[in-house]
Amino acid sequence: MEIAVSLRQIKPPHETRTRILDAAEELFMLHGFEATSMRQLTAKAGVNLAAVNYHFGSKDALIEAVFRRRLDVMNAARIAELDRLEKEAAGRPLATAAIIRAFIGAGLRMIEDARGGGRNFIRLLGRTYTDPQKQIRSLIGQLYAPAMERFKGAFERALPQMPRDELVWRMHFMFGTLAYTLAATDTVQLIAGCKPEDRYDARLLEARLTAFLQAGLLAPLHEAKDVKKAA
Amino acid sequence: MEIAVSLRQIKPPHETRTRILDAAEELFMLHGFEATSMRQLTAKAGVNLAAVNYHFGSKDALIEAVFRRRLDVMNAARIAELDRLEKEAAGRPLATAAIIRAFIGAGLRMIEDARGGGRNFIRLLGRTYTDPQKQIRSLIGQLYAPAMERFKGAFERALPQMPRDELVWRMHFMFGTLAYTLAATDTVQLIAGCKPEDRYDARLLEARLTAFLQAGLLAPLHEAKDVKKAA
DNA sequence: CTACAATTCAAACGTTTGTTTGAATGGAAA
DNA sequence: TTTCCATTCAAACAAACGTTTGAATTGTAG
Repeated sequence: MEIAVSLRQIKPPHETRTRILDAAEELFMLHGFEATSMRQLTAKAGVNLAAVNYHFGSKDALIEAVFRRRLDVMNAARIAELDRLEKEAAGRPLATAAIIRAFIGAGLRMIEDARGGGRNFIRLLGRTYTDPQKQIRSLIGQLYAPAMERFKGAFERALPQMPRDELVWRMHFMFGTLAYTLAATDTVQLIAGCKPEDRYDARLLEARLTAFLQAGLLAPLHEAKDVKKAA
Repeated sequence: MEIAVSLRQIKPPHETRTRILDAAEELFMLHGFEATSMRQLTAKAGVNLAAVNYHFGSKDALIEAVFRRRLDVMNAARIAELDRLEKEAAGRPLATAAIIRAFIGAGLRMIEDARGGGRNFIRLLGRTYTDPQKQIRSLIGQLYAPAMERFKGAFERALPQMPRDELVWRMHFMFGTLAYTLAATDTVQLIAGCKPEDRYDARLLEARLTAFLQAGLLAPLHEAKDVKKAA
């Protein structure tokens, strides 16, 4: 691809679209949806102001396109990795750590991709899980649904003894940890003393995250006595 | 207070300010900062459009005031609880679960306060940790700093064998889990199958969160062999 | 070359934004 | 009552917003 596009531009199949998506990804990450104006977005992309409405229809449709572009392939990679693991296991239950790694690996690999814009996207994504706009949240939920169902099933098979509602909550906690960690890396650092060079070492981060999440997922069931009484 | 202010309003010391802060808290939670206009905000508060600029100076200053009003007392409560625990322990090291509960308790108690607006604030807060505006993030960080230092010290004393950088990361993970859980409750639910009635049972949620976080915090240290080689 | 459709462009559209202004209003002190 | 300061109010401000328009430009097929 890079070889072909040298000196002479042979064909820009969707160049304007791509430039807009890239610029949107970065500016949405930097300033948020509302605070990013079409004028600064199109200026950054080097396209005309009207190009967004021509190619995407509206600003909201552009936001949707930004997420669709990356999220589909990311979750497809997660599912593919899970498929691979289960094939390899040949019927035997998977290790929980392997399932966890299959889930968080896709995000960590993207955050290493600083040049391709993957890092921008991951940070944007982590923040958008709690976006005020219900429309955006439901889009994210919809794009995640297949992968979530798939991983829920995998965890259920790996942890048959765990109550279903407890598993759902622990998946929720795991998801939150991942989302916050990826979104807040290099943004807010509430706890001082973190060596900055560790920040983007995805390998080290993966090891740390996996250890934490696995322990949390496998935590002993909490005492439910007084809780049940209170409820 | 409620008894005195019946039938005849004796004195509204900062009524307008309070009404604005309450309306801002709710609308910022519902729609975000940018998407909340001064007109809908002042309309909801039942005050004149110019009142915000008169009492707070600007919209940004109002945002800051919204956080200062709640965050200071919340973190003071956290520190007070930790003081109480340490006094009670009389020199002996604290249980990690107790420290965790001292930290998450304040947030959980606020989310039970649906009438007083505490729930609105907690959700708003959880989202704002990853706010695009650097100015807002650094305000949050500044308001959190004293409590964070305090709890970091408590964890260090409780876990003297844990490497400092590992502890910092695990505190980061714990903080992320709490932030996401509180912010995303009743908003996005990526994992289906959660019984909605459990949503606001703060007792049950506290038990679940504590079990998960404690296990994560005390997780066995990850294998650092291949990681060190890669770095 | 001509003709056609896709795309780009500058300009303007009507709203809405946060903020400011100066007069009106209110309650407490002199 | 008169004075005074704090607050409230309706109105207007300039600036920026997302979107639309119709003409200019481009690349391609007949």
